[in-house]
Amino acid sequence: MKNDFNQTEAKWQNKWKDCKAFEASDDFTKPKFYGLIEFPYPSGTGMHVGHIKAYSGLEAICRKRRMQGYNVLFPIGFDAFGLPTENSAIKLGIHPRTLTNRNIAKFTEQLNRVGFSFDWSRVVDTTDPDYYKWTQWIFLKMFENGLVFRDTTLVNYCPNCRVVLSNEDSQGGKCDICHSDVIQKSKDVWYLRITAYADKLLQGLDGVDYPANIKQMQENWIGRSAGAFVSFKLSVGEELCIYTTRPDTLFGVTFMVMAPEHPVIEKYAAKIGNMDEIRAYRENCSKKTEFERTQLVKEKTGVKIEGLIAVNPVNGKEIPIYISDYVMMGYGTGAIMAVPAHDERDYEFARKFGIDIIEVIKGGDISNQAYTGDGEMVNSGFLDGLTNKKDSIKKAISALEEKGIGEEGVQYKMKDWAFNRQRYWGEPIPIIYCNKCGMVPVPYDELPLKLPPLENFEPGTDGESPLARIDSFVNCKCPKCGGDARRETDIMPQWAGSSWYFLRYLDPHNDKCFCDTEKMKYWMPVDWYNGGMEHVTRHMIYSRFWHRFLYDIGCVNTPEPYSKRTAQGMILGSDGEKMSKSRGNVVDPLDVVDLYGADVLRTYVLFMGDYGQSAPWSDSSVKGCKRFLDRVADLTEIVSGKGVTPQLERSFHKAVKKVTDDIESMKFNTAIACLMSLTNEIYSVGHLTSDELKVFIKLLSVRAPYLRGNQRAARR
RNA sequence: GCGGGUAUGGCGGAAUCGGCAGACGCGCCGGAUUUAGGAUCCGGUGGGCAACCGUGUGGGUUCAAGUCCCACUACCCGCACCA
Repeated sequence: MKNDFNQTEAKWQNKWKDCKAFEASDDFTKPKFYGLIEFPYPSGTGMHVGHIKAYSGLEAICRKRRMQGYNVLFPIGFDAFGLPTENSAIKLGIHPRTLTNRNIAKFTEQLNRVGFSFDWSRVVDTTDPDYYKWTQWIFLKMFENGLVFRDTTLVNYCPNCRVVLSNEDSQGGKCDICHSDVIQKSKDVWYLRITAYADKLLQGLDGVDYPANIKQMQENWIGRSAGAFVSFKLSVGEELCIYTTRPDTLFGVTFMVMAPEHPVIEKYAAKIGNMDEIRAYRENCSKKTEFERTQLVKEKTGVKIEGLIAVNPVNGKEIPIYISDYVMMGYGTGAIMAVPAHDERDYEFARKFGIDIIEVIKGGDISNQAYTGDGEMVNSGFLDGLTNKKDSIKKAISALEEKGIGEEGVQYKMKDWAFNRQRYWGEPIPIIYCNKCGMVPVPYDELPLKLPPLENFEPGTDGESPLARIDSFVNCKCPKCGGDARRETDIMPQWAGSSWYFLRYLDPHNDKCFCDTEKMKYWMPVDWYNGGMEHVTRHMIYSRFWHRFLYDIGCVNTPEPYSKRTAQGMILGSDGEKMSKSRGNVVDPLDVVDLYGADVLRTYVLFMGDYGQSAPWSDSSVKGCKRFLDRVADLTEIVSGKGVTPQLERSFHKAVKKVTDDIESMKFNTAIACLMSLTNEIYSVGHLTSDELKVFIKLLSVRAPYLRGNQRAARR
């Protein structure tokens, strides 16, 4: 009986399929449970053990909810657009469509073999025109609502992949896809105005059940700071606006700093005495990689702008202006007021360039270092004597607003979402350029704007999408005036399709709208979303943004998409290192299925340690789980009419409670340990009734579903 | 630098409220079975001959601390010249 698991598995897979065991019904009278896992990217290498762990956790919860009588939706789909597929299609010399279909087929087969109880009647594929029609539709809705704009700015650019990357896609200065160094390049870019939703995304965190660290990471990523904008008059007549979180230290300002790329500099080039030096410095900065700028360069550098002087608006003092790369063009206004006495960076800069340091907050020793703590205000006119930071900031802001030289303001670290990619395998951006009418959206009834067939889809060397080479795609008529026009040829980024997929699952075949309202009213929000930590500041932020936008325009009924989020820990290689091909420590989950069966694989990934922590793979521990499941299968041999001892009965009751509770808190490891102990105890007693065996199998079945089927078969 | 986390046998990890530290599994040791190996089953397994000592380090609170408080160390993750 022990080695026929492959047959048993196939048999139950067919049985589950035939009786549609896992299809959710749209019976709105039942209590619902919407369990969501991050749909996979169907790569050519197939499933990773990490997928198994991620899905097995929520799978156990969904199976439990079904037993509890819920109408459970546990869907699956494929997030299939993107560079990895496109790059490997180029390498293999086949079309990304062909490759995607092949990969999806492979994943589907693998997922079925592992026995996940997904509702296969609702599969979505982000590359299906019937799906991306609605991705484009949402984009156009955003366009309509002023959340899409074009701008020429410095952007993250990957020279290797030849694409513009968003901030989220270039964390740590590395390309998220190929990990090469990202450079800064001035480009014309499509943006989604996600910063307009920064406050809503922050506030939304109050009402959802996410672990504290995930909330914190999102808060840090959004990076809200409160302060003030203040205008400084320049000697050339113009006003220079800066952002500061400490307007109360205005009397301590002894110089100003602008980012090297600040437009004011070129504007007054004629009046600046040392433009050559300034341009040379700027040139130098743009060559530095992110790594050099943030890690290596401890020492401050900069150039004084000769012939440009600012006036401190509160005391009329004339102060010099410098450019330095410690001020970023992309944050605040690209210029700062420097208060060396109370800011470490300004202090360092002032020391190096011999600039005055004026104390305005008592409590430190500014001859030694900047003092950033609290204290009594001094040398500060109307602020003198205040001792509380909050009070002094408040008073400073009201004074600035009264005099009309500044106002309260808020800044975010989060930047707008750079949304176009110069490649092929993605959703075409549905915009048309007309000489007369400007940017015109593709009419809704012409969606989906299909990706045209293409022989050679290699990226262009000129920073243009391969789509730009297809005249029949590019040339079109303006929907407004009917004149000759050109299509946008860039595509959307990888994250577009996944920003709303959980809605499409509710109504995957609807061709009238992206999802029926009544269905959303019943199913949303997602009750439990499990996934990886790597998506916390990418997919999670993006999809919350899209969903909140859809809420604001009345298209969905909940402001937040996910009411509860959990994250599984990584599975490391048996050497304790991250699994990677180059280290040769990758475990193929299907090898485990072949060798021991799917139940063993699923039991092991949940037993190997704390679900939320990373843990190394161990082949011999897998065998331990195999032994355990074999021993459970053999329990049938000791079933008799004789009841168990009172003590064992108590253990059964305890196990029911423990397993029930532990699944809820994702402590699968202790739930399984408890069942192992119970197994040992049953064997030492030596017999049990078939009713008791049923209880045992039920407790186990959320993790090892085939076994349950096997036991049922054994009884027939 | 800022934010978050972790630290318990040879290994992964238990310990729900401050109450017998090390559940469960792996590994290892011994035994049974076997021509042998593998597989399986049974028993043992924190350290120390012992008194005793043991949850990263140093203090503290308590009848009682892995758990609470203070100070530190190491490692991991995220952000990072964010004004």
